[in-house]
Amino acid sequence: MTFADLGLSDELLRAVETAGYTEPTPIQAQAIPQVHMMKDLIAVAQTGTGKTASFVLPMIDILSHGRRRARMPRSLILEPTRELAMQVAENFEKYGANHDLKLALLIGGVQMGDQVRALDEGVDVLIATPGRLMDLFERGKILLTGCELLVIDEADRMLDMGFIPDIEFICEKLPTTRQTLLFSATMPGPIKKLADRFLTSPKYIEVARPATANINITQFKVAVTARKKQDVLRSLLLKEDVQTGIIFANRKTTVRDLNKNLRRLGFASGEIHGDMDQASRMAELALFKAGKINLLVASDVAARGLDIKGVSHVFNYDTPWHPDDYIHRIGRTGRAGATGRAFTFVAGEDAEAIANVEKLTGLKIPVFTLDDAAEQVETAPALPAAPAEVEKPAREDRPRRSEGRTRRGEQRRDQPRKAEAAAEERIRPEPPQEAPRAPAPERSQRVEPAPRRHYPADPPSLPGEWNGPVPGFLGISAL
DNA sequence: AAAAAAG
Repeated sequence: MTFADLGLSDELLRAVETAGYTEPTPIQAQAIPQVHMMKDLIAVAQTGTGKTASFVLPMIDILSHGRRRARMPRSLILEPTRELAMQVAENFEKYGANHDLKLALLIGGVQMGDQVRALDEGVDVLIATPGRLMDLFERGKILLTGCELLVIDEADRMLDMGFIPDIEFICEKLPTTRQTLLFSATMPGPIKKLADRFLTSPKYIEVARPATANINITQFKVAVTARKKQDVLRSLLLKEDVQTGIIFANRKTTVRDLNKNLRRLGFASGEIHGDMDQASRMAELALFKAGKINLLVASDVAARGLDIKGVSHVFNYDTPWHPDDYIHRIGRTGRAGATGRAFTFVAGEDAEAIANVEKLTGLKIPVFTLDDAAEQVETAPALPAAPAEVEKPAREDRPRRSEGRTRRGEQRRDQPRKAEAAAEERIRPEPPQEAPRAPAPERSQRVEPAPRRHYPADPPSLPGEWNGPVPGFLGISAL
């Protein structure tokens, strides 16, 4: 199976090839022909499965016929967060390189002027978060009567965020003879109802949850007390030789405080959460993608869908309350065939949350103890997929420091070095008496076989194969 | 419980 088998145009195939992809993922293979035939579609799939390209590619072909008109966008894609909307826009630009298509990105937190001007000139595709779309609609800047293709992405997340009334409102403004695509990771009742009401005899496709089955991610849990979290994190960051890591916390205040402390300790870290203005959100993300900072402290705004190449580690500074968020968070690493390591801090009150995570993933997460930090790294539990007797986790899988990467590597090492000395002195073995014992390390077992995804090895972002100066973090594709 | 989204 190749992209050429899916009925895509030659221009599009060229763009796909330029991007370095040859083989469609399962969802692409199923969805693209259906969308191409202008049929409705319900796809149960998450980001990381190649979902975005499964609608962006055929949409480009569909939109290549016809003309745009002022204030009457020809298609609309709804996204739950601003960053996801930006990412879809980048995909459109990448794959639409050989087409004359205009898009407008309608998200909050930025000036409306450019968005209004783009609408006035006419666009083929509108990529929007609901709030700003509604705002502009109410100001009379958009007519949706010419919009014949609607994509509702991450529908279940939209539901969580209370966007369903807005989506219903928008659906009613679109012509009834239109094509509607609905993507959702799960299918709770209200989403089924939404689909019944606004889709016409849709094809239903479902692909496996990716992160639960992603054997590229080595997972650990770490027993901590609330007041030792910072020390444990600092120690782990140094011992793990973290190249690029995202640290998730449950609260925005925690994100802020933690980033401040990491910076004070000399780490090259940044932060992203919803209380920051959009310019700062974008700036921090850009710094991270460019490798100017190698740690990003984040709220769940960054948990889903964000595709940042080369993230070697994910730390859950807090166990997420909702098990789905665990899957999303750790899915920021181990992407595109690379390996990744995910550590989840479990304090006493997180017992139930982590149990729910293990139930959901069907995986007993091995315990990683830091009683003797120096030793523990060497005797950490094995890869979840391997028998428990294996001595070393797959550290060899991770990139070796090569001369080529020193430019950035050195920058990063210098700063934490001070912290390292301090850490050696102060953090030393933490007698675990008051630390809650996490459940005993059990033989980890995988419950379902991991379906292999097909990723091109072409872009120079796979750790271990890269010898040049700084790995590019700019690739955004969710193919 | 928190976070996300309009200003």
